[in-house]
Amino acid sequence: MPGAYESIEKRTELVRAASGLLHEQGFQRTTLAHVAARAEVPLGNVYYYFKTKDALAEAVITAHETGLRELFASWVAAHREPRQRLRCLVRAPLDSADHVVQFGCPHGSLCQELEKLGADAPLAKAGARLLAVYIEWSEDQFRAHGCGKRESRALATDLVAAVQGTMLIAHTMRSHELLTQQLRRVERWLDETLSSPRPRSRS
Amino acid sequence: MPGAYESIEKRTELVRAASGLLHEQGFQRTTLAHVAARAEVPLGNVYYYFKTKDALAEAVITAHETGLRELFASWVAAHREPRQRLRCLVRAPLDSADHVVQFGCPHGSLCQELEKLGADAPLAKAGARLLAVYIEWSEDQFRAHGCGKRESRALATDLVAAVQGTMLIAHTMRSHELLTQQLRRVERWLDETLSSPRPRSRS
DNA sequence: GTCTATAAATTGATAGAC
DNA sequence: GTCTATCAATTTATAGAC
Repeated sequence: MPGAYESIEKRTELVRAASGLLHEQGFQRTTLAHVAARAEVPLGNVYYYFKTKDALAEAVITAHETGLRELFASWVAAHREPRQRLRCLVRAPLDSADHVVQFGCPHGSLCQELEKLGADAPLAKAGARLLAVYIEWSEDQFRAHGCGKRESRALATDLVAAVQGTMLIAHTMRSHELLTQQLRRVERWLDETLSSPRPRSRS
Repeated sequence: MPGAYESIEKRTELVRAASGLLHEQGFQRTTLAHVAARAEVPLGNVYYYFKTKDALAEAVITAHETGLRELFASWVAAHREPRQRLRCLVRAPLDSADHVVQFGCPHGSLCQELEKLGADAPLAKAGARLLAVYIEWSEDQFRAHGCGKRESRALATDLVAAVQGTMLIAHTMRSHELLTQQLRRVERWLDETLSSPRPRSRS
């Protein structure tokens, strides 16, 4: 019975290998030969599971998307207060601080690179979904906290922009300290924002 | 006398062409053939001016660096108040809003891509200098405003992270409106931050 | 200094045996 | 389903005529 199961395991292993390499080296620099080697699968076999390199990258993004949604759902399950949930988002990069400092945000950097393929490229659209997941979930939490619809959207964008920008800078400077300290500042901003009595956009 | 001048003009033209293509397509996807075509220079001639593709990219980054410093200097010359100067930084993306929405930040996206070459790659280090120029200049302005040394560094990082994150999201979403509105919010944050009576880090 | 032709290496993708 | 061998295209870089 190994046969039937090995195929889905190999597929999964290919996606895992590709996911890591896309984070470490980016899409363009990652070759299918390298992915195959890391997954311990012969090069030619890759094409049995994925018709093209793009298809493999899309599978990686889909896996990221699923993983993100599960992670977000776990925060919702763990905390009743939206403020606590959003804090999880801000602190999340610290859980993989080493990777973030060394390679940047696995979603943000991938998204930025894939956008260079052109606005109408399927992969670019797939990458954009990753950022959308971040923003939409954050928006939901601000709504749940009691913020207005437009304000929630704007706050969510503020938050994701701050976290993404922080990861970009901390990665570029290769600084754990910068990542930690700046994320703490984002968290403070978040606390102050959610504490102020129902911000009415027109202050 | 054309001879002597044409050579430096061609060099400049190659850098200009490469600069545009690096912004539009990224480093990896930009071929020297494409650069040569846009600069209206035969492919083989590129190597007379630049030993390698990397050398051309470094010239582009150096040009960006020079341009940034000149731009920042012009803001210093135009405004006596650091607050006004920093406002220029926040509003700058609006001057080329179309390009930013379509291709992202020419410095941030390049920096992010080049980091994938590895921490010790010369091009990665060159790209990192671009972000450093932003942060250091901003830091100087916060200092001039009267903020403490550590606080200025942190505020500068906050600011650049917010602007970079905003450009990433606005580009990904291809939204002029998002770019405009979120930058306005960053500006409001900047105003509030600089208005509060000398933030003492320990609030 | 300028340009054409081409070498050399890489890499996405396929053919076809097993 | 699995794997080897290889094609075909791309692209950096060079050789060498002018």
